[in-house]
Amino acid sequence: MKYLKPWWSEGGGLLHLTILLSLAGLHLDLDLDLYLVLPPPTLFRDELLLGDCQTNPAYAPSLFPAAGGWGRTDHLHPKGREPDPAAEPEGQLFREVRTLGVPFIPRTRVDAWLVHSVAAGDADGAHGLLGAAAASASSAGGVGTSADSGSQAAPGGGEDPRAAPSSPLEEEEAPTEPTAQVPDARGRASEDNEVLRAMGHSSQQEENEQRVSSAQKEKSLHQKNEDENKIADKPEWEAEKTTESREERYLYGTDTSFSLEDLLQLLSSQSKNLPERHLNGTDTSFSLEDLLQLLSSQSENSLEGISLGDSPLPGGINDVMNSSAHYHVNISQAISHDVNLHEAMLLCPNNTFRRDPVERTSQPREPFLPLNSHTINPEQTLPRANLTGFLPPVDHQLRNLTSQDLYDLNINMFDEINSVSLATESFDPLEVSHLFEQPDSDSGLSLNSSHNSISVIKSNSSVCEGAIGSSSDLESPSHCALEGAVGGYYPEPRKICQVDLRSDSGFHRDLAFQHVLHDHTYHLQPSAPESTSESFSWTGKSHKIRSRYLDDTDRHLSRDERRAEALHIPFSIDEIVHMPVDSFNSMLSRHYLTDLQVSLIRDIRRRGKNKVAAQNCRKRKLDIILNLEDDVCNLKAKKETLKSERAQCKRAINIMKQKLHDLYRDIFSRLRDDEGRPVNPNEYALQFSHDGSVWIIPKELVTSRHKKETQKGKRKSERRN
DNA sequence: GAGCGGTGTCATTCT
DNA sequence: CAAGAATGACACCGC
Repeated sequence: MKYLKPWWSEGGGLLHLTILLSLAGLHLDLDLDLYLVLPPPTLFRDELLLGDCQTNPAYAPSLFPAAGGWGRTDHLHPKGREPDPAAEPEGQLFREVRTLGVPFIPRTRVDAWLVHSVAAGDADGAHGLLGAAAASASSAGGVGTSADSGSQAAPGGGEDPRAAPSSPLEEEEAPTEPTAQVPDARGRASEDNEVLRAMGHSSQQEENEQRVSSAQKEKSLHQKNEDENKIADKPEWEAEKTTESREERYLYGTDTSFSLEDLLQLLSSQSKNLPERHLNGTDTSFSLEDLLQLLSSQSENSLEGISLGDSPLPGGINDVMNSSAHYHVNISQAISHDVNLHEAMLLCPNNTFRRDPVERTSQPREPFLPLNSHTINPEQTLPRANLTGFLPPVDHQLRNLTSQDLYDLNINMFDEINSVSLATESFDPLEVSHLFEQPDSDSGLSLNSSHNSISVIKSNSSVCEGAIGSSSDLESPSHCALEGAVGGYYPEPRKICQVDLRSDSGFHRDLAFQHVLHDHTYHLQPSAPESTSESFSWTGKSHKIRSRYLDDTDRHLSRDERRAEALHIPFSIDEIVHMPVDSFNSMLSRHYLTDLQVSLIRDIRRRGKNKVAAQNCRKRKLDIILNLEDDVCNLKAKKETLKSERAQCKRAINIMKQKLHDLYRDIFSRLRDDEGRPVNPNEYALQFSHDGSVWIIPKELVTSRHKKETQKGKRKSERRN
C-alpha cells in the first residue's frame, strides 16, 4: 500500500494526472512516477479557486502544509470528513478524486502531453521517462512515493511526513542559504540565482554568470521550436546541453511555452546526472523541490505583472514551503486580505474550472482577482494568454469523450455534489422565491436595495471595470456576479457558495442584483408567475438604462440560466436540454432535488426542446416558402413556354388553313358541271368517302348530314351516360 | 413612433 | 400514456 506524499511537494501531479487519464478512458498506472509532473503553482491556483481558504479553515492545511496539511486532500473531501493526513491509502484518495472529477484537474499542457503520449502508444516512453525521474528523485533522498517501501510514511525518520524534510536538499542547503540579493532592475537576478541554486548550481556563482550569458545568447535566437526538434537527433550530451539551455530559457523567462515535454526532458537530463552528482558530492539537489522552483520560476515568468515582492527565495524544505508561498504571494495575499472566494468566483465569470464549454470558449475570460487586495492592481492580473497556453481547458481534452461518458461522469460528480451540497441546499428559499416571484419586476425598491450592495462591491473591487455612467456602474458588478454564479454545477464552487451563504451576504448581494437584472421579456409566462405588486417599470430613462444593461448582460445569461443558478441547478442548460430522456430521468432520480428544482429543470428542458423545434419549424417554413417561390417561378416560365408554343401552333394552323383554302379554290376552279360551267364553291363542297373517292355535293346536304351526325353522336353519348 | 424581421415561449395538436 | 415534434399565436427586441 502506497501513501501520497505532500501533494504540493511531490504527489499532486499523481492525483490529477490519474484523473485525467481515467476520464479519457485510458488506463495508465503512473502512480509511481507522475509525482514529477504537475507544477505546484497550478495546484495552488486551482486550490485557491476551489476552496475558500479564508473562510473555511478546513482548506487551510492543504495550502499551508506546515500547518498540518501534508498530503491532505481535505479540500477534496466532503465537509465534515477528516481523513487521516498521514495514512490515507492512495487508492482511497484516487477514488475520491476520481469521483470529484474534472473541475479539479489542473489544466496544464503536461496533462495533454501525457494523454497524447499514452494514446499514441507512448505509454512506456512516458512511463520510462517518469520512472527514471522518479528513481532519481528517490535516490536523491528517498522521498518518492515510497511505493516499494510498504506502508511506511515518508523517510526522514518519522512516520509523519510532516516531521521530515522531503529532500536532502533541504537539510544540506538550508543552512547554507545565501542572503538575499538585491534584485536588479528587472528583479530577476535574485530569482535566477535562487532557482539555479535549487537546480544544484546555486553555490557556483560563476556558473550562474555563464548560464546567464548563455541564456541571453539563446534568448536572442528565439528558435525554441527548432531546438526542440534538434534535441531528439542530437547525441545525449548535446541534448543535455540543449536541455540546460532550455532550463535557462525557463529560468529567464524567454520561453513561456512551458510544456511537459520540456519538463520531461529537463527532468530526464537532471535525473541522469543526479546519481553521479550525488556520488561526486557536487550535487545533492535535484528533486521535486527543484522542479517546484523551476516551475515556479516559470510560473513567475508566465504570471507577468504579479508582484512577487523583493524578498529572495529561500532554500531548504521549510524555505521551499515558504518559497511556494512566495511564489504565490499573490494568492497568499489574496487570502490574507480577506478575499471572499465566493465573490471572487462570482466576479470571475470564466474561471478556469468552469465546465460549460460554450461559455468558456465564447466569453472572455476574467482572471481571478482578489477583491480586497490592495497590493494587486488591475494591471497585475494573471495574464490570460500565458495562463491559457499553460493551462489548456480540460474540455478540450474531454471532447473526445462520448456523451454517455460525460453523463456518467456527471452522475458521479452529481452524486458527490448532492451528498454535500444539495442535501444541505445552500440557496435561500426566501431569496429564490423573491427571484421567481419577481423575475420581471424592476421596482425602485429593488434598485434601492441594490445600491448598498453595489456600493460595497465598488468600494472593494475593481474587477468590473469599464462601467460607463452611473447606470453602468450599477449594473456592471451584478453582471459580473451573475456570470460568475452560473452553475452550481461545479461542486467546489457550490460548497463555497454554501459557506458564503451562511456566513456572508455575498449571495444575498447577488440576489439583490437579480432584482436589478429582471427583464420583462417573459412577463406573461404562466410558469413564472410575475409579480404585479411592484408597479415600477422600465420607462423613459429607465428603459434606456435597461436597454444598455441588457446589451451587456442578457446576451450572456438567459432567464433560465439565471434561475438555474439561483436554484443551484447542478446541470448546465445544454445538458438539461440535450440529454437523452433516459439519462435525464435517471439523472433526476439519482439526485436529491427539490420540487422547485425538478420543475425548473423540466421547464428548461421543455422550453429548450421547444425552442429548437420552433427554430426548425421556422427554418422548415422558410424552406417551404422558398420552395414555393421557386415553384412559382418555374410555373411562370412554363406558362410562357406554353404560350409561345400555342402561338406557334396557331400560326401553323392558320398556314395550313390558308393552304387548304387555296387548294380548295384551285380544285373548284378546275371543276366543271355537265354543261361545262364552273362549279360555284359557295354552293358545293368536296366530300371524301371512306374508299378514297371524292364527291361534289351541295353544301345543304353537307350541313344537313353534319347535323344528323352530330345528333347521332349526342344520342350515343347520352346513352352511354 | 410605426413597421418589420428575428426570436423565445406557450398552447395545442399530431406523431 | 409520455415524450417529443410541429405549428399557430403572441410578445418582445433590435434595427
